[in-house]
Amino acid sequence: MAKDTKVRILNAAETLFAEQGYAQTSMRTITARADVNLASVNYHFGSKKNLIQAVLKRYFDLLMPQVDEALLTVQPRLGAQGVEAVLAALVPPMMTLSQFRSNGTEIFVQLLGRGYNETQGHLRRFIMNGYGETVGNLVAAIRACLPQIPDQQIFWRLHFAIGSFVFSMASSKALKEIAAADYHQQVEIADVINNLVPFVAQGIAGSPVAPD
Amino acid sequence: MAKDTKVRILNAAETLFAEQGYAQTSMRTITARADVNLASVNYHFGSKKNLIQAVLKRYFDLLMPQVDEALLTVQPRLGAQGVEAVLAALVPPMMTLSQFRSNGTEIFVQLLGRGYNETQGHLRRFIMNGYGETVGNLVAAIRACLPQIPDQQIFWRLHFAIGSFVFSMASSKALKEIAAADYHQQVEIADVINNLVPFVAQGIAGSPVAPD
DNA sequence: GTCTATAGATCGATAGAC
DNA sequence: GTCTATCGATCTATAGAC
Repeated sequence: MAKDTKVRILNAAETLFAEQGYAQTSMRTITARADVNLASVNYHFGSKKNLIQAVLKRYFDLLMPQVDEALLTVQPRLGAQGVEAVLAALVPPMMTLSQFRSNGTEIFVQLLGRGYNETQGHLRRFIMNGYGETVGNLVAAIRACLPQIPDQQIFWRLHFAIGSFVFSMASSKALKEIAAADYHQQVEIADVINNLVPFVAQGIAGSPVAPD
Repeated sequence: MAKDTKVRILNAAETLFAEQGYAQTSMRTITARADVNLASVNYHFGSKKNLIQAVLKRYFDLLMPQVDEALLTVQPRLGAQGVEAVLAALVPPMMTLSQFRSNGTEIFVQLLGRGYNETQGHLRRFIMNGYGETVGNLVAAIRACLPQIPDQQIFWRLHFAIGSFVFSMASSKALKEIAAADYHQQVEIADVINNLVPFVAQGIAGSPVAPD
């Protein structure tokens, strides 16, 4: 074995899952890319479902402790500036994923987007079960910036924000191609995030919506 | 035949596609739900791919002319208010889809979200080929509100906005359940959209981002 | 741990009778 | 137009030799 078979499978799987989606990626494609035997996935991971979770876990275990730490350093401020500060604090932890793996940041967010759309709630439970405390810390930090916004509306806005994030990454390949063709702009993941953070911060911090 | 077989298939297919995604929905599931014979899909539509397009076309042909008309009635205004006015003008056309079909608005947006994530650019081409003019009108209306924002940044923000929209609809079932459990709130599609429009308008109209 | 071979299921599509 | 029957391809998962 050149390198650990388990790691070779994880590396091949995460790339393919991010590019094509979970259901569209077969074990045959994964094992061919990883240059390992077809049966080894089931030997090492038990099933395709477990492999998907193992791929995600590798990233979350790296990211979430950094997020916890980063949230502690944020200077509390009210309003859109405060929200933007919280979101900006998430960027460096996200970026470290590309040190762990080439294009790691992009791959991770694409996996997130795929997971939300394909796995019918499994991903959500996986996150809340394993990393619910970190998620809670993040939500609390944002809520603290917006004492005048009702919890319900913060709830909605956070999900809209996740949508912006996840969608733009899931279709980042197409977006990059369009940006290159129409604006002759070489797009990096950092550019996307730099545009995304203020967009989302503005949306989250907007005036409360009148109740129905 | 009770009702036209073709319509029975379209009705069954759109619901299942929206709930489970295109790839995850088999022709057997569709024909069982529609209570028609398995072979009838290929007889009437030729292939599964054509069926997907036919499902989308039914909605777009209903929606897009209304969008064109609605855009003509918008009072041009600068800034976030102008953007919000443009977006608000899209809401009534979207809502008419629920007259055409029960839960039509929700189904349509879910189909959009699924399409963007699953069909690797096919949906985008389908839209731009068939309805590119309407899309162009919409983009122009928003651009006119924001003369100080570079085109590149409007491009990004519009895609973030699409992401918010599409994601929140694609996971609207889960979001509704959470909202009901945590906030004892009965959520309708209109509630989601009423929260979404100002969120997106704020994000789109924010100050320009400093160039890299 | 790694491999071959294959079981067992499901899929889209179609031929051909009615 | 509708049906049955089935082809051929593809998938995950596993049994069993090495």
